[in-house]
Amino acid sequence: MASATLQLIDTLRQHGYSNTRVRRMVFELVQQHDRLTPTEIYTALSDHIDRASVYRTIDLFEQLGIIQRLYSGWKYVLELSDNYSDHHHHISCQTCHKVVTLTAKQQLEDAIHSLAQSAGFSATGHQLEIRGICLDCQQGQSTSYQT
Amino acid sequence: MASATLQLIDTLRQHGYSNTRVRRMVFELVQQHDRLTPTEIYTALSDHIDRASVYRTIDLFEQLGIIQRLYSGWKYVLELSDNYSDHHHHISCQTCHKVVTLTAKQQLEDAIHSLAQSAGFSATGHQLEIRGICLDCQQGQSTSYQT
DNA sequence: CAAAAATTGCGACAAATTTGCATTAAACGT
DNA sequence: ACGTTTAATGCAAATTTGTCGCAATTTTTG
Repeated sequence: MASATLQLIDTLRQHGYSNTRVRRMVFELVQQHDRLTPTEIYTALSDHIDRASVYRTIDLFEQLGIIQRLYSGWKYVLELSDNYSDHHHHISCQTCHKVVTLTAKQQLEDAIHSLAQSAGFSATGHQLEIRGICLDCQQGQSTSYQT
Repeated sequence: MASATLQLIDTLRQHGYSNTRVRRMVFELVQQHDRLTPTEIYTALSDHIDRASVYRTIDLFEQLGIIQRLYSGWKYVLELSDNYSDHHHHISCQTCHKVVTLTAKQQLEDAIHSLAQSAGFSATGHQLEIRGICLDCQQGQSTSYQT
């Protein structure tokens, strides 16, 4: 079994939750296809999992810090939180809706942590979503919208 | 009339949209009470405005860059974009859901712009949402959840 | 102020999310 | 491994949220 799944099972146990087929399936789907909506998760797994279970699982995963919700570009999506995937940020093009994943620079990460500290918080995570215009669209070469 | 409202009217006209009662009411509500959900906006204005108009207005305002959507802490909310309010970020407590508004430091802002540039984007805006644990909760003094 | 254009309200609809409860699966102790 | 206990799931219904077409109203334009 993949190590991330073992980590999931461990987190579930630590908080007193069962290691179930539904939870493993949702987790592995989100792991393979980042930036999914609840409906997309349900559609992908509807042969095996009920709609209500998808929502209950998402809620639990968010509570446990396994996934995080974010409004990225133009829609709400889910992705694995930093504990389960490499920390990153997104920039999306206002014009063509293209989304690019960015690796954060240490300087930026440090600045964020120090900002949190100045408010008395111990930071556990963050999301940064940048909006802008991509090179293609700056040059008027955009042809299609990403869906 | 307040200057922000004049700015709204100007933006609407520049893009060929009418200056209507509905748009002014939604704008002024969002201005006064930041971090509202669409339903909260509708509830506050339901005596005067139809549900469909609320959604249509939100969509238009987002298109025009007047408001932005974000997932802050534990729910999706709307707030005025930077052109209509002071640029800021949020940090929310994982435990008690308290939200604190943070004034960004220039160093951080610069780092974000340079990150965008490295991907070939010209950045037009960004959202930073930090999660953490507030001082009260670190000391085990939290008593209630913010709603 | 009248005509044209855009916006809104309304009602019906569609999609998304939540809930209670019977059934099934997982965890636990032996 | 097996039966018991506890937790999770499926199912069906209800609720909530968001969308659409069109007639009525408001705003803009000349």
